[in-house]
Amino acid sequence: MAHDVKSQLTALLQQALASVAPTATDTPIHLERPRDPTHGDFATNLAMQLAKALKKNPREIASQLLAELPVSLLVARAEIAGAGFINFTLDPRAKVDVVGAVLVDGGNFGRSQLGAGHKVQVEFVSANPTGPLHVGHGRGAAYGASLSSLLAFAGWDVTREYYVNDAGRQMDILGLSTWLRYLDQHGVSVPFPPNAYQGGYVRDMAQQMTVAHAAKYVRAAEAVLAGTPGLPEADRADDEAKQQRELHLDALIARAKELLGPDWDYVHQHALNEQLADCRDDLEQFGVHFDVWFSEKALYDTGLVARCVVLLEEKGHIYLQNGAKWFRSTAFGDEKDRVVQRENGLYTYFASDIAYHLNKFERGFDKVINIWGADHHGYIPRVSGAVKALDLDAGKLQVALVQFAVLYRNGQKASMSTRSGEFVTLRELRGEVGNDACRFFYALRKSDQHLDFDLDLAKSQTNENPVYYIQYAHARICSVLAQWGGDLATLADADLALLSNPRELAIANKLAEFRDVIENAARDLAPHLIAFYLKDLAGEFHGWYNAERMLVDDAALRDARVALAAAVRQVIRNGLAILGVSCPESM
RNA sequence: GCGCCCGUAGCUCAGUUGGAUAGAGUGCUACCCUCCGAAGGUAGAAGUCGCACGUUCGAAUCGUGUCGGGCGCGCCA
Repeated sequence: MAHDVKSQLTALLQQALASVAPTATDTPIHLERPRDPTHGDFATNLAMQLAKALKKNPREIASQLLAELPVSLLVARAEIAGAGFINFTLDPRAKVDVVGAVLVDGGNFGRSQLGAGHKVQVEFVSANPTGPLHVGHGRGAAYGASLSSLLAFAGWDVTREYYVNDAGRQMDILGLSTWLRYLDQHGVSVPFPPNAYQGGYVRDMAQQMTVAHAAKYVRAAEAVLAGTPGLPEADRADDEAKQQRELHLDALIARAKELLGPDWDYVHQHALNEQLADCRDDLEQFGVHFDVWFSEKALYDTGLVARCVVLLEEKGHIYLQNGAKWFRSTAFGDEKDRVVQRENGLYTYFASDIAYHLNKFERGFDKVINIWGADHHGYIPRVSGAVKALDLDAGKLQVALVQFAVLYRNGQKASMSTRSGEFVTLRELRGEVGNDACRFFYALRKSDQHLDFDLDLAKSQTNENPVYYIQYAHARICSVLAQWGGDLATLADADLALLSNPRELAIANKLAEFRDVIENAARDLAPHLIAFYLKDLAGEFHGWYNAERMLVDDAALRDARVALAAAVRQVIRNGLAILGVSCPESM
């Protein structure tokens, strides 16, 4: 473990601590990398933390710690600075050792055992399959996929899951919308409700129905409209008109089910299958893969939803009011109680979500991460409340909120309403800016931060686009290695001690930091840290590249520098792989 | 009205679980290829970390209040 400098330093400090402050040996030892290089390679505030317990001046404690610090070849210099920091300057030899470690570990460099093989489920996207994914879903997809890769790299056993809302009213509306377009294509004129799905893809699905089954599902307009309340004037936006539109829509759905009978299932299923396939295809192309596509409908079919409500009843968390069954979520921190079964006997979405979470826990995950749009934050207390009510460990449940991505085109906000059909789809976005820039742009923001996605900027192939900066470093290194022409395996024998100028040592430090970045990012569910790290690393490399020549005549020095470059390339690859961004060898 | 998130350089954003003189990109200014890829580099200007108290050796970070922005408060999903 000669390469793990940080833990060795920690061990040294532990020994010093034991003799200086035997009563406070449990003081956490915090080593940080100072941003100011004159402060050395590592610094600890241990002395300051001990000041209170020992009732002594921090600088005095620091000097005692230094006196008791075991001698080590790693440390070139250890000194007291500022209010009581202990700054460590590493022996250059110890710094550059990491280069060898990177080359030996390859794609595994930076891999951590933080997760210790524990099972974690990451559920993300989970968009209603009622239309194409838009740029907001794209962000959740990019975040979830990067986070999953990150957790896997940090030692977790990750299951990536998409929850398919195939059981609700929205799916009925989609089926109805498709059917109405189909009728229209067969000359049956039923006014298309403004609150049905307007997108062109609905007409496409209707067309497919005709191709496959001709006029099999045609019914008369009078029959379709029989008993429906009708639509209010199109320009009315008052509550009454809105309500009437909803009632009309529900009545049409009821008519459709009645008139089509078993054929309704076909229409419904056809629309679902098409949208889900489209969604899956879109995500696959985006480099976002799922291990499980979990059906909400299955929760009903297997009786788990009903079982869940019974379970809550048995535990005394359900009461009846106005004919509906209410879950007493206020007993678990929610601001009001919630209905799980309506007066009409139908379960609410919340009920199936409780069942879904019960199912998640029954599958034995050590951690369950839900990635939700930030607009769902008010939903957290009731879900975690339900988890607690079922006597499950709510501490295993973690909800990561993703703020909206607002797309700007020509400096103007682009609309994202699915119903109106004016949204910008993820597919369009990918087509315009490319998958790499798309994934990276999404990853470049903390997930809970609003994201202004500047389409024009992401599209620009020139210089402003940060993803190219990193890929360019990678391509440059590939080019150098090609010109060097040697066998990469021989680099392990390079005399790394020849790497001695400040830029080279700084890069070595940066490479060593990758492990910390992985662990911190995994702990905070923050893959964006990797994007920022890679930008820094690429920056240091570019600076070095411009200042020094790698392919020099001195073979030993040349090999050492090529080894460093190869190590940088490896870490860029490992990092970009987590972010789902490709590493072209030339661009 | 109540709850959650966010206010850091002109703009877009980081900030290593409370550390040292607050950073990067972009934009602006001035430079650097006869040389491994200029999609690059070097240097400069740019800040009351929204505001006010408080906690302590020490606050952009923690607490309270306040102003500003976003989102959520259904027998919808």
